[in-house]
Amino acid sequence: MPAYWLFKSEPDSFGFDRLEREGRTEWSGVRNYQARNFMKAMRVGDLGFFYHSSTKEPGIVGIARVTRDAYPDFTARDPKSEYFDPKATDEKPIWEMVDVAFERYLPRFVTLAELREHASLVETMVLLRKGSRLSINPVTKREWGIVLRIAERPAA
DNA sequence: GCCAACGTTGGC
DNA sequence: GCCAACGTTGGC
Repeated sequence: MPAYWLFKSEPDSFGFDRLEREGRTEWSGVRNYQARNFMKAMRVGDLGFFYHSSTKEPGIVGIARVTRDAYPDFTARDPKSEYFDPKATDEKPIWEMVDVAFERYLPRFVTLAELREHASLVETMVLLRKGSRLSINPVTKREWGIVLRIAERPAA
């Protein structure tokens, strides 16, 4: 039984089109404990919405699939990386990452504003919580289905 | 560019 | 352990 997630990414640094081109990527650079813990809970086969943030029209563009369980994020041990963390060691890597693969585009882009129009999502979806800044969010099966149904309808 | 919300740091 | 200061995220 796969679990559902949401991955935030800035399209200017790593957009969904790039994941499609490259097929798969390492989700490194997460430096938030809550987000890290969500990645530790991920299992191969889990699915996640791919969300574009910090852009003109934020929203969900597609679906990615987890292809590798969490393992130490080596960028934390690389002094040349912008994600270098001097506190990370081989024994205690602190930060972890998963691998994700391109799964498919949604039938159409679903904007953040449109998600907010659905009371049933606003009530529960972590992404829509006031002040939510988590780069990795859990998504319930119910929320997953609602978003898919929205994406299958023509834009309002 | 503004700013609210949040997480982290560090002095005490 | 408290909490003010600071840095970051991310929508608008």
